Amino acid sequence: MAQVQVQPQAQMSGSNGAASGTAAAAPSGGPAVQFQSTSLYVGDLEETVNDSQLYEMFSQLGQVVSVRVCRDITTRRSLGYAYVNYSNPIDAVRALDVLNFTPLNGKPIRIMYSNRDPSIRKSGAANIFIKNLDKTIDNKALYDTFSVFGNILSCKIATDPSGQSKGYGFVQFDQEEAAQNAISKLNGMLLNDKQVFVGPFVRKQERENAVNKAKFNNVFVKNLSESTTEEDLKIIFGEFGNITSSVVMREGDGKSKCFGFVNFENADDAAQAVEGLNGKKFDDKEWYVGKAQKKSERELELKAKFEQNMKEAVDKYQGLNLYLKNLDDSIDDEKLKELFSEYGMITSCKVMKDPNGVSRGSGFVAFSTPEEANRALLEMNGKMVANKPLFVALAQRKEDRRARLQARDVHPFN
DNA sequence: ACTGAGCGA
Repeated sequence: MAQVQVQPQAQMSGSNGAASGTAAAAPSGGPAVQFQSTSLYVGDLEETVNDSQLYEMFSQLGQVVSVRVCRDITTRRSLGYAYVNYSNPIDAVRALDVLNFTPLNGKPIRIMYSNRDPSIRKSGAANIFIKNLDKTIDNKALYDTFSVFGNILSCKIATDPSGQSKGYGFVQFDQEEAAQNAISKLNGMLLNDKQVFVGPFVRKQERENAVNKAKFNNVFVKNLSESTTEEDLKIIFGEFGNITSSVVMREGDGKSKCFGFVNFENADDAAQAVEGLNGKKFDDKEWYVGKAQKKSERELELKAKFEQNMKEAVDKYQGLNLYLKNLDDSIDDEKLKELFSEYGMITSCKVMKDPNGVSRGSGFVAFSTPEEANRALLEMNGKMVANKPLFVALAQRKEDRRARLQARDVHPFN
């Protein structure tokens, strides 16, 4: 078993945390289906996994009655899940226990009992979120650590495309009580010497709503028509309560920037105004109305969004994106595209520039397949372009690059 | 830094 070393973060009275929680593991009134079903749902399948591969694997644990990878009715493409039916429920339990998270074609499968009623899955009840997990903790270790508290319907560590743990994961139990127990026993504990957070799963949207529940008096409004004035704002927002000030932001010549602020005496009125006016149309313009952010808050949010976008872009282009340097200043996006297009289909292409628009001598070219990218790398690296030898390498993730530079004790030149 | 998707014959 891939048990994880569990330690209490602080001394707990006569308890060693998880190990004492075994009483919770008793299936007190759990659904009977868990214990006699012969039908397994096998999900997270790699695209090309087929029936015979699954049969070979699952029949080692008992007599398999049927195996079926579900496919799109017209394209026949795998839907990424399958059903495996055993003749004996005991074999099904063993298969789930032994084969869960076994990689097939490089991707760990995730096994659950088949249940055609989606209500439990959809409800998201008894679903918990775990973060700050040590990267060496894998699906099995997570499963074994949490199964002490009850029946797990599904469990998974979030990973990047290469399979590396992102340090957080999910466990869904069949009973609310088990989830509560797991949270109270394991939140703040050390798993492999890292203090983990264990809490109820909360959808991103709902987390953001919670943040926005903070009281505020100042309201931001944008997408105003150019003719909308402070007076108009006073009248429209005044319906929701007393206003201490309203302003439409303007250029030096008095032209509206089409956004403004309205300050309420009363925070509840401000919230009502957001609720009542956001998305409403005035002069054919759909207003955005929301809590006004301080400049620092707004900058933080924009920065976070920017970094998130960068990260997603890098992930998407992993193995497809080439990093270039020692580019001559005369080479712009267009010329770069011409230079590389003979090696394949270019999906994006960019010369990095300083704020004055002058080339920084570096850039990126992304291809539609890793093969194209590789060939372009081999052929173009060191090639003389505008009298300068071009440097070409696979673009690296930011954090990988930092780690590599640190390892060699080299410092970035920029 | 970081909060999911998933059920047929």
